Amino acid sequence: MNEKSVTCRCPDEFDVDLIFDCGQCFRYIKNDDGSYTGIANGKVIRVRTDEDERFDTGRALTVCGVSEEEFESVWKNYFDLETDYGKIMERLCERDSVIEKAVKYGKGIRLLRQDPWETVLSFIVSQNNNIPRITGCLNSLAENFGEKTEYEGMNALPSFETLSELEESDLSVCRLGYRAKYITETAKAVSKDGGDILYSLASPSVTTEEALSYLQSLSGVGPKVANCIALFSLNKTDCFPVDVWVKRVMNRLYGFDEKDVRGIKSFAAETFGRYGGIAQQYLFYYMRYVKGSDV
DNA sequence: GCCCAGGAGAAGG
DNA sequence: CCTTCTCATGGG
Repeated sequence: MNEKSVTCRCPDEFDVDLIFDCGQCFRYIKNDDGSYTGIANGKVIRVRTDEDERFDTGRALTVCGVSEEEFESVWKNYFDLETDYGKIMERLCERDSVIEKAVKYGKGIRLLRQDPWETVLSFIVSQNNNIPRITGCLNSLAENFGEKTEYEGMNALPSFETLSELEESDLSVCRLGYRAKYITETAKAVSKDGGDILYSLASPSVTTEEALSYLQSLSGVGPKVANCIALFSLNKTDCFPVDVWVKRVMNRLYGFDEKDVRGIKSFAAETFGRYGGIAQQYLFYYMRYVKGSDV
């Protein structure tokens, strides 16, 4: 990844370790120099932050593998650089001391605005699965059925068009288990209108309820996966995906019964409102990485 | 052998 | 509406 690269002001709230390791994406790997290489929007990129006094924050963000034009049209939005996370953190900290602690621990987390189809695929694979195997399955889907990039062994995830023409048994090489059927069925459903409905959901004029309703009509997409897709790729930041880790953290920190998903969701809606999904990321990270030591 | 992993779908109350 | 069982796969 030598030629093209773009460097810009890096916000205070931008930590590559937290962004790529808070569970929102699965296809980035950390390099020895602390940068991350990953595949998103069908492209291989490398992301790095450095001290740089040219910017008011004293730091620069560098994305390698993209041109200025691509950066402006795609990656600035992907990294959510127009959003002021400092302000969001302040708002969340005003709610209570519990979220305040999680927010301060997770400073630097930032929601990526990922591609809808890549996110659908990723989170269908994620269900009842663990992160190393999720990554393995996605990489296998990419290597067996995805578009090649300029880098060997780093294909993009397969399109819904490609997958819609395959059968469940064709995917057996990827070791997806029972999720193979979900993927071919969902690819066929999304392909029916060339993906128009799925991609239209990213519009701010589409409500969260409308987006979740369509997503849950897809095979293998239930409440949790739909909330992840809507949050991570459709900018529905009020979504509060409840998984085993969130149940755990809501039990430890707020005293909820882990079976009381409805109670957890309504509490999140009232307390965090439009920033529910961002609060969820702080809580998720806090629970997973602090665990017993301080929680 | 067991249990678990960022759950969903189907069946039976 | 709710609860419970099953669904591949691999690692601990």
